[in-house]
Amino acid sequence: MNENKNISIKDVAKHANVSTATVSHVINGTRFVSEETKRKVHQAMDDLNYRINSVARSLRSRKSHVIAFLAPILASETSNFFFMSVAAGIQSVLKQNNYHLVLSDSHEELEFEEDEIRMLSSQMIDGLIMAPASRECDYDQHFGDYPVVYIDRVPNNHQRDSVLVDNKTVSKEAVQMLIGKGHKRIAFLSGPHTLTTTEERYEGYIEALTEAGIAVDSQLIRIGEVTLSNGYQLTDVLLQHDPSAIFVTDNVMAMGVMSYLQEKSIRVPGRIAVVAFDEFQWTRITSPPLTVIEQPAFELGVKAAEVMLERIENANAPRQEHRLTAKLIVRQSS
Amino acid sequence: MNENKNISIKDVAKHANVSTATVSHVINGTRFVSEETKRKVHQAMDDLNYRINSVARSLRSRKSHVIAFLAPILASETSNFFFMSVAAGIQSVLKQNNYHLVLSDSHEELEFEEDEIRMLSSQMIDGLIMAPASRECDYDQHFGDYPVVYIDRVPNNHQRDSVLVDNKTVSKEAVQMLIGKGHKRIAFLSGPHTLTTTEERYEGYIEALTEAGIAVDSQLIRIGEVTLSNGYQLTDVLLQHDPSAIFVTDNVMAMGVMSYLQEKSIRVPGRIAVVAFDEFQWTRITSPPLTVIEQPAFELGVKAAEVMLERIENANAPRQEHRLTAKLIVRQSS
DNA sequence: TAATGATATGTAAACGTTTACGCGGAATCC
DNA sequence: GGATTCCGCGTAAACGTTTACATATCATTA
Repeated sequence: MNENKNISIKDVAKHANVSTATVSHVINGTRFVSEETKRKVHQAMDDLNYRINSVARSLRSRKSHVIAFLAPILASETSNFFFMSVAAGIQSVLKQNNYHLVLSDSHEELEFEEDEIRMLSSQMIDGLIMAPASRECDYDQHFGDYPVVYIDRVPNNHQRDSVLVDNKTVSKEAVQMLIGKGHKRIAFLSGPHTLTTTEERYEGYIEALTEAGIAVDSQLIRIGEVTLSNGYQLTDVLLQHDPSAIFVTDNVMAMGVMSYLQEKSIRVPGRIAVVAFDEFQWTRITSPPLTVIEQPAFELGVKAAEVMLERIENANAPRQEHRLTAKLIVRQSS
Repeated sequence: MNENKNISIKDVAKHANVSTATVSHVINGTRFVSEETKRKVHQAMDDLNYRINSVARSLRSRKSHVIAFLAPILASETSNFFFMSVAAGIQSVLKQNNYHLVLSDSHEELEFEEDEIRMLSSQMIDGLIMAPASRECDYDQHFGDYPVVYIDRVPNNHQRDSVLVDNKTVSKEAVQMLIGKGHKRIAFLSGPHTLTTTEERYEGYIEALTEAGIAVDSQLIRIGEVTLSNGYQLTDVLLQHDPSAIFVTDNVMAMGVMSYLQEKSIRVPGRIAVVAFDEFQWTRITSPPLTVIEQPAFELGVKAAEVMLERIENANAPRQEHRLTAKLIVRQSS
């Protein structure tokens, strides 16, 4: 039971009286080996408690079977919620295909992100799925020669595969629902437009208003840092311009909104209606429960992983862009 | 600009008119190299856009500078909240020490967990920080020869380093606080006792009661699956036994509790007081805001990473067990 | 001036796999 | 019965680093 020295394929070969090639082929099923020999090899592997060294394997085969997922997973509670679901989706399909997932965090900051990409590029990964921290980034020179799939958001003029949510359509739908209930002064509260998602949601909002013949009031549109306290403050500001509904495109800001309304005992939806983004468990226990847009986070991950595997199979296939549809869940807050 | 062939240390050496040894030593600073030569090497690396192949490096040096974190991060919203904070803590110290973090998910299931360990063991990691899915597990034979640090929970008879929360003390404190406010019938709601954390919280609850001379009523103690809906149902059951307060040791079950109380319009804390575990943003926007026990999740990660690095430095240092203290945050629900 | 030491660098063998070749023997063919 | 095919497996060269050992140059010393 000497654990210091790792037993290698050579030891197994010797113990089974075969060549290293045979052992390797038994392990990988890459060429025919007689049943008898297979048995001997497996016996030897068991006897010696052999475990393959995947580092050596990667070095030689130039494949790691590892896909990296780079996203702002640790940045805040919101994003970690969302992106963890995405990760779960990715994981589920990778696992089936014998790939592994490594999670990497960008902190939603460009500098961090670049660091991580640099690190990943030397780490030998077979592919990278990422949600860029800003639309204004261009990492093409930093990427290694693995495929990249953008998820949830994309950089401005990218040439890669992407898997996104149909933000515009669902946002439009949500605002139209509010309009249908008679709301005319609908506020829009979001984070900075450096993310394509935010931009798209904004477009949906605008389009719904203009199609309904409602003038856009810039006083009712507020952009700010994505935090609870900022949501709180901006709600205070917004209320000075007399909205009858608020459409918040971010989950954590929505907490700020709710916290303000609750603290000031402002009736929801009587005095003001609220529609937010992202379906998490807590949105059901606010009073009243929140009307939200549920993003298909898990499915987003599944799709991205599938696209990635296809891309690995065929490097020259035409570029894909997928749009998954989100779902409006109407509860009592609207 | 031919990207197909990766440029290696040999190419750099040739381009700079030095040996591969020199290039390697320049990269790692492992022996003296004259300024002039250093300059040439750096020049060559820049010219060729050289990126080190860390797989080859790992193979040769038998060090990967990668620490794995295995926990139920994707299992549910609760745990992903908590363990992501832990991960952030780990990450922060690893980053400073030039180590990398890979996140691995156990789904809170033993089978999954074993799979992941098997995979990690062949993946060449320098250490493993893990939160075991159950106290009744023994992976010692599956582990490779890297150090293991248990975090948040431990298996029954382990011999490793561990970094834990002082669950018992803080739980006792919480229950004592309730007792101090006159509560005598305090319910205990938790997940199954297969986790040491749950067990410890239970002990704190019991000790607080007995020290105060309050008889333990088994009808007021409910164990169940850790879900919102189960929290909801068990609250219904508990209320038939007339408690004046509920101590919920799990965050997602707490949502179930709150959702029930809210739906039935039961006054909190007037009719019933609630104390829950884990401080997340949403606990501030329930009505009323929740009294919770805040676990030092980030600090837990920091400590675990520090312990890991020490252990890597010195394999024979005495075993460490750390207990970090949690904090009771009293809000309106109690 | 020969020996010594210090200084700066080079040579080549590992690390544990995968895989392009090749080879011996049995079976098949004409 | 010689040529051909097929079957099952072995040999050894990579993959890109790190690192023990060796070496060449030069200044210093006796």
